[in-house]
Amino acid sequence: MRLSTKAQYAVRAMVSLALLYEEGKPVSIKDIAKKEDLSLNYLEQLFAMLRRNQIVKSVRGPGGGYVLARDACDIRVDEIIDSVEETLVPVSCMEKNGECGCFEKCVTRNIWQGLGERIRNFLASITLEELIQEARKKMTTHEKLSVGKA
Amino acid sequence: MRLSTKAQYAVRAMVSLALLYEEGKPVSIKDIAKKEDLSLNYLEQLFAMLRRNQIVKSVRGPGGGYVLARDACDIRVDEIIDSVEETLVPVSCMEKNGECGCFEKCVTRNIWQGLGERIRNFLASITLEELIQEARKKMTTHEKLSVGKA
DNA sequence: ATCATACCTGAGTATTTTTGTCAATTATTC
DNA sequence: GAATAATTGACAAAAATACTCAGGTATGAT
Ligand code: FES
Ligand code: FES
Repeated sequence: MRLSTKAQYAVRAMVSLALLYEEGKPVSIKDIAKKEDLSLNYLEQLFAMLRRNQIVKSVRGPGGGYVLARDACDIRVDEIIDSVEETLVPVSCMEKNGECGCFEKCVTRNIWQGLGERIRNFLASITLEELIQEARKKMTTHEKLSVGKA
Repeated sequence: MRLSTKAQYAVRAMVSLALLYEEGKPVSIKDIAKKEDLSLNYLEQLFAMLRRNQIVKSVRGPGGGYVLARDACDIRVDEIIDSVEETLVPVSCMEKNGECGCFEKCVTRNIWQGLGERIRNFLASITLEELIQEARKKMTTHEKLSVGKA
């Protein structure tokens, strides 16, 4: 029941993107890679997927980069995770063409179904906007502390 | 976010064990393997772990097998999954000696923490007893249907 | 135009985790 | 003591994950 690092990266990267963004200026993937210390090439893949799923928009050429495709308050965490192809259902039989080994009347499927729904609902209840707010809050507290020290 | 088949097997096997059990007679792992169509050797490993975690008790020798270590209503699903070493926390930093790649103030950890708690709480809210009840219910309906056909 | 920038693509590899097998042993009953 | 069934630890196959690489293409600035 571990979230793939891919999904973790995607969420972190989205927060970074939102934080680095300044009106009108796309954020280059290189900056995000630097900030989050992730492989540039790998991040490119993730953003390609995020783009295909209309989470971000790309701007090519010099000065280009990525921009949120929608308002941050309209981007849910579960959407981000879906985009990078991380499944949120705990067993394969709950997906198209998927099957578990259990034949006959499966006794456990109900549990996994319930579990999957909780996971989905929880992650769908959180928006990128909320993450950004939290990040900003942490940053300012941190800055205050630094100032206090100096 | 998929549950390992190991964990799925463990839960299914526990239900099987409880269903096959008749007063005083331990259930051999071979019977469970047959019923669930799982590898005998692999199941052995799982039951070794379940035994170490006091979920089942073993009886050696001919006529031996496994027995629930406690009342079915006192065995929670999350305990079964814990026993076979499937983690229920979504990111590694939430475990002893575990670390994610994220340094500084991590913005996303709160989400994963919340997610982990939901997963844990949900699986802890279900007991083996409930699964057995459900299984029996399904069996009787199924038998009724068979009788109806004949 | 051409050059630097930065996105875009798909194939390929390396690593880790998961899943499962095997052989040999120990305890118990008949 | 022979058959049964759990017990152990090492090993191997397979799958999923994580990452790299080598090219491309669009765009803006000089
Ligand atoms: S059929 Fe998928 S869990 Fe049983
Ligand atoms: S430190 Fe574990 S998620 Fe950020």
